[in-house]
Amino acid sequence: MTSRIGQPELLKEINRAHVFEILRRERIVSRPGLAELTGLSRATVSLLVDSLLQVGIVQEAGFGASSGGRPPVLLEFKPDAVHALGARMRDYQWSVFLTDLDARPLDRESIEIPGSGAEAAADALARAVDALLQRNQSQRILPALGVGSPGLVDMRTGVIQSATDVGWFEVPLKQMLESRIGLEVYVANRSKVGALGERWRGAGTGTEDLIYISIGTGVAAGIIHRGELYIGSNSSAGELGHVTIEPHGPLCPCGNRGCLQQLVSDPAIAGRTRERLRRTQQGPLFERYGAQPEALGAAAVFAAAEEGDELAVEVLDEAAEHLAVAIGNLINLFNPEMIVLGGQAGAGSELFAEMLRTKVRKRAMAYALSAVTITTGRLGPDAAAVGAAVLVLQHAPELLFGEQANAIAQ
Amino acid sequence: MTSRIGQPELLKEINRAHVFEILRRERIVSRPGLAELTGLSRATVSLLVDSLLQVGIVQEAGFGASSGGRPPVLLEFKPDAVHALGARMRDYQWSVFLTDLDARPLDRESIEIPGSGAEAAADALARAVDALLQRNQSQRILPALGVGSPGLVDMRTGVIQSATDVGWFEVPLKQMLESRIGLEVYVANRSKVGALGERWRGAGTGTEDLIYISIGTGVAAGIIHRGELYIGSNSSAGELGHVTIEPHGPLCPCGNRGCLQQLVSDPAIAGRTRERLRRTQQGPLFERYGAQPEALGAAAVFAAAEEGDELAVEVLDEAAEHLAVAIGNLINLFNPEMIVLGGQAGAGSELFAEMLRTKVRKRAMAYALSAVTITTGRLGPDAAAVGAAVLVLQHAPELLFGEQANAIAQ
DNA sequence: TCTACTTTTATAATAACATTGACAAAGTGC
DNA sequence: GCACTTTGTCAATGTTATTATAAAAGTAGA
Repeated sequence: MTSRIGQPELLKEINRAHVFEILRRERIVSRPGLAELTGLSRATVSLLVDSLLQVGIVQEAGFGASSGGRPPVLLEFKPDAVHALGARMRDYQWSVFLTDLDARPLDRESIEIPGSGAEAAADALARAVDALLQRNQSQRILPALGVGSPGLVDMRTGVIQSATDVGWFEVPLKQMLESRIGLEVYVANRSKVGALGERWRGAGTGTEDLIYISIGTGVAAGIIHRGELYIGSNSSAGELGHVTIEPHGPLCPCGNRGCLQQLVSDPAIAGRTRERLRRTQQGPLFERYGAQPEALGAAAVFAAAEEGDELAVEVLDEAAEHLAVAIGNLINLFNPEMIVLGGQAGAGSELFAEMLRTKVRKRAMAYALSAVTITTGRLGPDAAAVGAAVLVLQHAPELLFGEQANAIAQ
Repeated sequence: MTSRIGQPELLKEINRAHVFEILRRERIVSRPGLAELTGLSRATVSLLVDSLLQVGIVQEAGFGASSGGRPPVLLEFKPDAVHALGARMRDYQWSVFLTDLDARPLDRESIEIPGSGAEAAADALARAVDALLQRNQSQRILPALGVGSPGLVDMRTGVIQSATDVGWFEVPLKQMLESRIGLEVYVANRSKVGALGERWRGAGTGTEDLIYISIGTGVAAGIIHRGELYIGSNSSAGELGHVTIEPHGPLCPCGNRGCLQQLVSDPAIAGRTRERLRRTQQGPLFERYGAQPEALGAAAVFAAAEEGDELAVEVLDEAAEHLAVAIGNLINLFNPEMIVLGGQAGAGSELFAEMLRTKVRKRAMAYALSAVTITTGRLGPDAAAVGAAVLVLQHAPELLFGEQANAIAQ
């Protein structure tokens, strides 16, 4: 027989990962505290903690308060001991982040992608990763790269089935990247990793069931259930953009009518505003963009609404009406703890969020509604890159203690 | 320290459950076959199989073909060795099923619930379970009862938050039943367990991601993801009935407009048909129900449509149009392998299912659509009771080999 | 200050499990 | 009939988690 991975060792891996997670959550715990939280014996905890001490992700840090006996040695989580890499693609540009074990960004590198070919994109990303690694040679970095890509991604194989924005079809991105940089690569859709980002470092820290809604060129959702990404049978769950909101609404390129994306994406909001400006021919927005309406983007509409512009508020109110239907449906169907609004324009607009909260109250059932918080994202455009790093961090224990425990730079 | 459950024992439980599942799926396997499928060594498999042989859920059954060496002893799964109990409530009536390890119903007992009180319902169920146990004293029965209840059920506590149909609020059904019958009780919403039923013994055998849609007084969905029920943060996921389909549609008692339930439930379909009959005053349905329209139910409409009645077909077509929107949304959001149509009326109607397939094609995205099959349920009204038994069967290994391994009747 | 009591930490001994290796049993194929 | 292969089981081994034990390091009260 070949050397099979023993199951007792696997159990140790599981327990070590458990201890690791608790330490990351609690920041400072004593050994007996860990024993209580894990259900393991104090002796076992000591053993597991020893291995974490060796790697440096935990340090002894003074003593805790005595409750009538020997005071416990406190263990402190050191997020800076090991780092992770995450990359996100948008607008023909890669952003690569180096983060600590809390997914906090420490360094970043951006690079333009020349042309729209997948080969060029892979080449560019490899260069950006190299640059980042060069700059951070002194750090210990997990030997893997998380990638948030546009389009439908088969997460098992790392193949991008289709990304119409950039014209990619059947692109084996994982393979292409792994052959270029000597790292394991995890690929996922950028809205899905955006959800991970907001859960780890953004608005959703501490929640287990969360839906991240990213509004941009299109609309997409990243769904987290019990702390893990909801993938679906085909890796295509969360296609919120083509959910039907108005069964007899405007035609969508996808063939359906009344898709959410036709009603509340950035282009839809900008388009609706331009249309109204053509009719009214007045107001602050008209004065600024009347001459060159193509320059008007959704961000300008959100900004104007925040400043009280009536027309902008009306447009957003209409969009919120549609989006509230979609969010209400999400709440009824998924029963999440939290809805996080992401994307470029919508993420910062508390006005828009408040509109949604009001309107969703009519659309969702009371019991499910009572469990949910609707909030704006805290990471903005960084959510996807941070979340891509999370794809790596989720595998941190294996990457640190597995066979291939040879970090890139020592 | 008190006697804590050791983790090595837990590992054995996990492996035994794994072997158990493979045997149930494969029906006949050899020990080396199991070793291959589990990744365990032959010696370990032998050990685990021994315990299964002792309980009788596996039997040696002749020899397999030799591939150039000693022929393997074949192990056959014996679903009849141990039985499970599942109950479902509908129309103030309990149906209790006794099933084998494949969730196949072997015996059943029904009982009317006098009045609408929860106490009376618990009493009645306890009597029905007793009767069933009396009749099957010779069988070995898992010491637990699965229950499919109406309303919103908190699955962690077994408390029914609200069941408006029967006027229950905050009913601790699990507790009430456990104190009456000496069995562990698992409670879930009946649509959720319906999904389990169709997955284990119905249309969805072999699938891992399935959505069961039950149409009756209301509309509800049971969602299965990776073989397990999708619960949500509040146990209230899958409230399909109050998903918004027509944002400006008819008002629903829940306060929202255009809820699916107002458009395609049994009462909605029957009501729409009556309305049309009042206008047209002709046709086969009018001849039969024109005098007493209250007698017309949804089942009659489905039956008439199957026989080609034009008016009935039109009504169903309209309902299918609405339901297709909801199903399309489910496919885009959950990306399931299969959609199973349940409920009293719709389950048997291939005509209705075909309408849906056609209409959904316009509503869902191609990639997710390519992964999904839309089909009618195979268990009909039995789905919920069978699925309730599945709640127990999912815990079969613990119940059989845990501390409390004292089956009711030996 | 001293003593009794607690709690923590480390270490050795023990128990449970999975795996390895060896070997007999039971075939195939030349 | 012989070489070879596969299967099933047993004893030996290695890994892990737990228990028991003892020393360390504090608190609290007399």
